[in-house]
Amino acid sequence: MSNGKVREALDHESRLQGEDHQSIRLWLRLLTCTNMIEQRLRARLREEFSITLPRFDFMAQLERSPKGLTMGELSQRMMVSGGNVSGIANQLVSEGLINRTPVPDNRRTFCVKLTPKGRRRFADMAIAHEAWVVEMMGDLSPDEHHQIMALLTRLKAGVTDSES
Amino acid sequence: MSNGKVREALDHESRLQGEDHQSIRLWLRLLTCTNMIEQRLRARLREEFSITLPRFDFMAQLERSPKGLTMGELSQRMMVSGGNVSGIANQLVSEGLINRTPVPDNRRTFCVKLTPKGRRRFADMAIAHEAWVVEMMGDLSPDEHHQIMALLTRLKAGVTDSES
DNA sequence: AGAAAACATTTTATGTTTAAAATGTTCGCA
DNA sequence: TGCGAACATTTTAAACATAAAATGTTTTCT
Repeated sequence: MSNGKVREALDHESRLQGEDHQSIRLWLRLLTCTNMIEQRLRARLREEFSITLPRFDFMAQLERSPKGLTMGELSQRMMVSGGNVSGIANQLVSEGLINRTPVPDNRRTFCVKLTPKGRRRFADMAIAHEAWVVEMMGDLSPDEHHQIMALLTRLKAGVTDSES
Repeated sequence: MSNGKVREALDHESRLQGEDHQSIRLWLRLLTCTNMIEQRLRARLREEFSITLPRFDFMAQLERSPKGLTMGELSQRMMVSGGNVSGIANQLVSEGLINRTPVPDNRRTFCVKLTPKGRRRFADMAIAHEAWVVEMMGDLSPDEHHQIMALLTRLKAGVTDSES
């Protein structure tokens, strides 16, 4: 092992033993907050409505786009893999909450929409869901709300830019 | 359907059609940022080191606690179920990256530690991982770093408090 | 000491998520 | 026209995650 390599190894050691880089701390804090909220929502949706979070998110996307979405659009917006939305869609179809209709001029895609039953079901869940989120964010003042939103917007833009 | 129920249904409708509550927006923005970063890290760890994010996180926890951790502590810190860490630990043991040693005065628990090989492997990954995170956070000034960290601390505390 | 409660972990069954391969469709272009 | 590339989706296999039951250990209480 060369002297250079030894020095490099020691640098790594000191970095790891010293306090973590500020960015790592911020990332871990971000991850912790998100996981805490996500797990809380997941548990409550299961307890009160016997639905999973991914299925709820799927329906939420459709509610926001009444004209319907393709599987690819859903995959992008939910930021999950294509195979994933395919599986979720199958379940929701079998429960009668959504339908997949072929698009006349492009037989590769489907247009996915909420059924009337799905819209009713989602409306009930959305009320409760919003209340849970508001409760968890309740300690933040409107001003803090605004600040953190602005900072996350900057963060999101930076992450997008750093795309290789 | 009573008049009360009709009015209630209309209120829900208007809420859903109007703009989402500020808290929901904040939650979705938080989720988006976290997912973007998480997926980027997951892909790079797989490309460059052929490791999954859960396994990396597992090793990271051990690196931070050189004296070792029990399975229960790992479960808590990673915020996943016990059965889960059990499975991940089995894989890391079979790769020779960690070991599970019995504790003399409590035969219910194991002390899990990184092996020398595991420490070397993790050190390499940690350098790259930190660089990726720093790059993604690069647009935020030190001042913004500090602000968002403080706000997330407040958020985390609020979520913890709202526990039923 | 002995029974019962609490604890730490693993096992089992089920379900979710991902990456990659497979299938079928559309578009561009010689 | 017909070939090949790009596209949208589904299928498949492996990893991951959870809850609940099972196993073995420690503590507590009488």
